[in-house]
Amino acid sequence: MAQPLTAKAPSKSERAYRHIAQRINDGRYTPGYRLVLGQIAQELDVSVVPVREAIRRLEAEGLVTFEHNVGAQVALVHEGEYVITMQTLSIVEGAATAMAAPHLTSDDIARARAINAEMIATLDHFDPVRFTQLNLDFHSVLFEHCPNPHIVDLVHRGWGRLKLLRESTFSFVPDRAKGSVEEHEHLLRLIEQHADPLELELAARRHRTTTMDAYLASRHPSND
Amino acid sequence: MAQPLTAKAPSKSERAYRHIAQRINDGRYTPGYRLVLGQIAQELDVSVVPVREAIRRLEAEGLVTFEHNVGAQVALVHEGEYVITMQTLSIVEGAATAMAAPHLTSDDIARARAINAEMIATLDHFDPVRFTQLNLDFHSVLFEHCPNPHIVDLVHRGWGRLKLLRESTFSFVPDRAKGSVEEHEHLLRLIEQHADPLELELAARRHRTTTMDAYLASRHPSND
DNA sequence: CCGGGCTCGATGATATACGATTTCGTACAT
DNA sequence: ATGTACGAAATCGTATATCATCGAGCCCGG
Repeated sequence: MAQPLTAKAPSKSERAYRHIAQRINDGRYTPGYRLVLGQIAQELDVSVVPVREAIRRLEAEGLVTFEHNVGAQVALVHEGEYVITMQTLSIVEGAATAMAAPHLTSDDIARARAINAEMIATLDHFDPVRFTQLNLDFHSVLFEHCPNPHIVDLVHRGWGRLKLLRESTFSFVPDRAKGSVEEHEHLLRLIEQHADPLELELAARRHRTTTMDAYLASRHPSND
Repeated sequence: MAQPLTAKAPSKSERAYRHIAQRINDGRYTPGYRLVLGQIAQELDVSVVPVREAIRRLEAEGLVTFEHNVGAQVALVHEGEYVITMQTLSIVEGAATAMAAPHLTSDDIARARAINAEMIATLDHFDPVRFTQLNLDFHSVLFEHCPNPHIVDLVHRGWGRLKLLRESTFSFVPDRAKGSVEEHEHLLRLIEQHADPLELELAARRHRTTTMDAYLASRHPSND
């Protein structure tokens, strides 16, 4: 038998992938950061080939952009990108939430409610980063049980893109936090009373677009 | 200045990608076909490195599956996969269609109607493959103008997966064709009269799930 | 006669090497 | 002073080479 401890044999490309993805997530590689193959290869003590593959994978997921003969950089999320991503996420996450609802146990709902309670508790001394993390946790409980793995994957990708934003949305619109947690409770109620799936889907979708609109309004206070 | 005619300099990986993707689409590589790096590299007269990259790209798109240290093969679409893909497609294509509607010109609608007319014309001597192609053309007119490129991309991927099926859905349920073209006309009407986007979205979504249900019913004639 | 372990061939994974392309600095001319 | 052209350094793209791993068949023992 193979060594139980060293059992894992993650390929180099896999290691490279995790390495880069992690640094993008925790913000060490900020949007626009240039990913130089040789440099990363050295850091990991591997050759450029696995690194290259890892980067192409990240490209496919939309976390980095790539230009022929020029190289890769962490994807920039300008406002247009943000809107598009949120739009897409509202659709797929709405669908995922609705599809997952019948598979949620009362235990899951209790867990979600606990997370939401924690979010409420933080409203006093508001911490956008922590709030956003809890927000993801909350929604994860709701959509992870979606029986369609493609859709779950799409939701993950959407959230991954959003993580690129150094500042969470709630940094710009802290006032939105209160409405958000209320809508969370509303979603839970809908799930508990086995509401019409379409109603739940649209509620979840609206929940996201509302956050997006709040953000946009805060950036363009012009006319309304 | 560079040669204007030979201006294009598609990288080898790009060539490899197109090469493989094309063969998957036209059915020369059928699901389950093993994609051997060295073999394809020889065919294209390149080394294995670009081929490898191309295959990983196809993997990210879901056209091929890949196993570490074993290799790649064209993705198998068993029934479960088919259902999941159609479900996902119904959601994203529905959204794309609704979002694209306001951007359609009367010219676009005329073109779509012409395609649908052609579909109707083929109903007599029914050709499932041709019908499916026209079906894609029709829907392409409706969703390509969707302003959200992510969503358009998701729709493309969904259709790409479906193309893996050697037999089109309509091979199994030719009777569905008639209902399908009627629903097409219904969709066009909704667009023309600027119907509520949600109504259009749900109609487009239903259009697809109905086809899927017809397929499932034909395969499991058991209970209904 | 069957089953388990071992060896070998095929193939994938990674490293190294080299040529191609881009980018950026610098010097020169206007 | 500014713009342009040239050139060097950095980086990418791909080929070739080597190592690792998997799967299949063979050999041997029960």
